[in-house]
Amino acid sequence: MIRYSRYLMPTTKETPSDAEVASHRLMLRAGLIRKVASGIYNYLPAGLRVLRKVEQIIREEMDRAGAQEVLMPAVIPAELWKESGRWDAYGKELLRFRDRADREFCLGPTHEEVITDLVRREVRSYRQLPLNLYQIQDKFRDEIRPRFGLMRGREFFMKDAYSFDADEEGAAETYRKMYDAYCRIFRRMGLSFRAVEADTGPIGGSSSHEFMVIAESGEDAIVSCADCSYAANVEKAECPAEGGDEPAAGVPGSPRKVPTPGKRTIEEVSAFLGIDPGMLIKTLLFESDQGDVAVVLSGRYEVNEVKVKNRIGAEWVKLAGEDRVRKITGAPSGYAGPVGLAVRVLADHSVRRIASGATGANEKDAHLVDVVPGRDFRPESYADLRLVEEGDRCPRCSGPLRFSRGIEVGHVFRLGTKYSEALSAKYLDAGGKDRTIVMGCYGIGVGRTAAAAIEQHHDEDGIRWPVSIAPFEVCVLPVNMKHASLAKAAERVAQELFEKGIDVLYDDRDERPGIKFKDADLVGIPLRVTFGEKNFEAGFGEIRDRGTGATDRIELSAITARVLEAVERKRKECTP
RNA sequence: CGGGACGUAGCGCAGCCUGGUAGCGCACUUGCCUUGGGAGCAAGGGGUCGCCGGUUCAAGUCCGGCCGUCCCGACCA
Repeated sequence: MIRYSRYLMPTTKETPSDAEVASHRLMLRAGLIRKVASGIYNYLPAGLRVLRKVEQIIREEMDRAGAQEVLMPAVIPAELWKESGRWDAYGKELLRFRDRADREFCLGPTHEEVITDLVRREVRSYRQLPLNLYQIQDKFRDEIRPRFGLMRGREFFMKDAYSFDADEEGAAETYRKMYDAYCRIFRRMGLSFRAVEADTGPIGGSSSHEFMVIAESGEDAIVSCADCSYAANVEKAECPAEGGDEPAAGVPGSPRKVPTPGKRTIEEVSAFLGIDPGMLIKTLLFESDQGDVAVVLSGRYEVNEVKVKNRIGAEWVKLAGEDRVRKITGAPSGYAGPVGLAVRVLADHSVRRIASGATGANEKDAHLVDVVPGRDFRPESYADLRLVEEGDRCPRCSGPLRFSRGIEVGHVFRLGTKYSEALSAKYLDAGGKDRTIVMGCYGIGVGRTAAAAIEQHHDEDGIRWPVSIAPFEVCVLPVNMKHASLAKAAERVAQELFEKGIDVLYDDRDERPGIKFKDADLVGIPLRVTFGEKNFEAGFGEIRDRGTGATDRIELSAITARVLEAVERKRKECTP
């Protein structure tokens, strides 16, 4: 049984100045974590208890889904990453270093290479498949911008699972199992979440879903359909290919150049020319590892860089800087247009609706009007390249789309053969033929999930943990330690609860009641058993619910039993 | 990396503009008092003012460089 007087859980009344969001602030104030460096934290005893509970739930559900736990190293030799091609592709986020013999290593930000290497050495036959391995392990990613405490750390705990199947059908089945396991995991933690279609990013693969905990402070924007089950990250959300036919090439006439001195933005140009922004053909220039490209879309939409990147099959794209724009168009930015441009031109579907529009003239202080797509310029393709926006319809059922924000706590990927191909992980099928293993991978951010739970469950007094991941289920709180018989009775109840398997914190500190109450609320312990003097003399104690504030006055002889019932009830609420 | 801000006791801050004795609240230690929502009184301890350099008789304060931290953008569990 843990006694608060000897326990390192240093709560603070004041908010540390560098904490902005609720979860970060409350984790610091409740004495769960302390910062060591940007994005790098100490986990104090109570904080670690939370992480362990999150891990345990994950473990149970992974095991239930047939996965097996392993543990891989944090330090990984460069050769494996060179073999997969990611030593060069992953970028600066990969922390690299050399050992005493000058051999190159990295700290693993993810473990596709290591696991695939393991499996290719051990798996020979289709009889050994499917195989699903997971670990809960320390990851390091040298993030550009660590943020919000555990929400985006550089060193963090992640559960990462990797599945190996004989074929696509098997992989799809495994993917479904993992998806279901994730739903159970987040339900058990009392989280309100949504699985959304997502971009696969540097992990790669054919498709993926992100598990988003719905929260205002979330870093991601997501859309979901009010009428069907469609939901997606905005960077992935599809925009239907509206607006008819390939524009006709046979329209007579030609564009007219008009002076537009100092007018560069869509708003300025459309106001100046007196035309609807939707009739402007916005032209954006991108640099990428695949060369420069121009993207044209209706002036009323925003470009989606992820779609551009995927469309041209690039590792990276970025909006061209001023110098680059001048080099490509011969004009300062704000006057770019597709007519006569020497780079690849990709068009968004929205351009199809523009029978005749306006665009930059690739010349300072000038634009072109009466520009007809298909006649005056010919994009190499029409595709979905824009960002979804308010008012767009669901790409599946045309229902209304809703926007919300989310915290990405999990991400599941169908990898296909990306890594098994690169590292040649093969097996022999029943016919004795060599075949490539089909993979999937599945991540959960452990600390991030705990932080997300706080974002969803807190109030002005502190955290309101779901019982399944609370550092303690019950706090036994004698109001006055100098009252010997009261303290003794409280301790006995705490001890009984402990022996019944309850995670109990016995607040034996010689502090005034106000301090103890505030701390119990701040740390967010779901149930509090209070021993006050007047009640005690009359033969009573109290059980208070942190979530609802409901307080029950209970006879001392019945307290332990009643607390056990209350904990049992709360645990049940966390069972899917 | 670009833009913005900050760095003074464990935490939260003032002092800097206008250079001259380093301060407040909380926390901490001791004693008294108090015990149902961060009490009160009294006495204490604790700071190379992020680091380096410059200006000056004198730098927390002015100037330069560096480091660190946070916030906004591109990345991701």
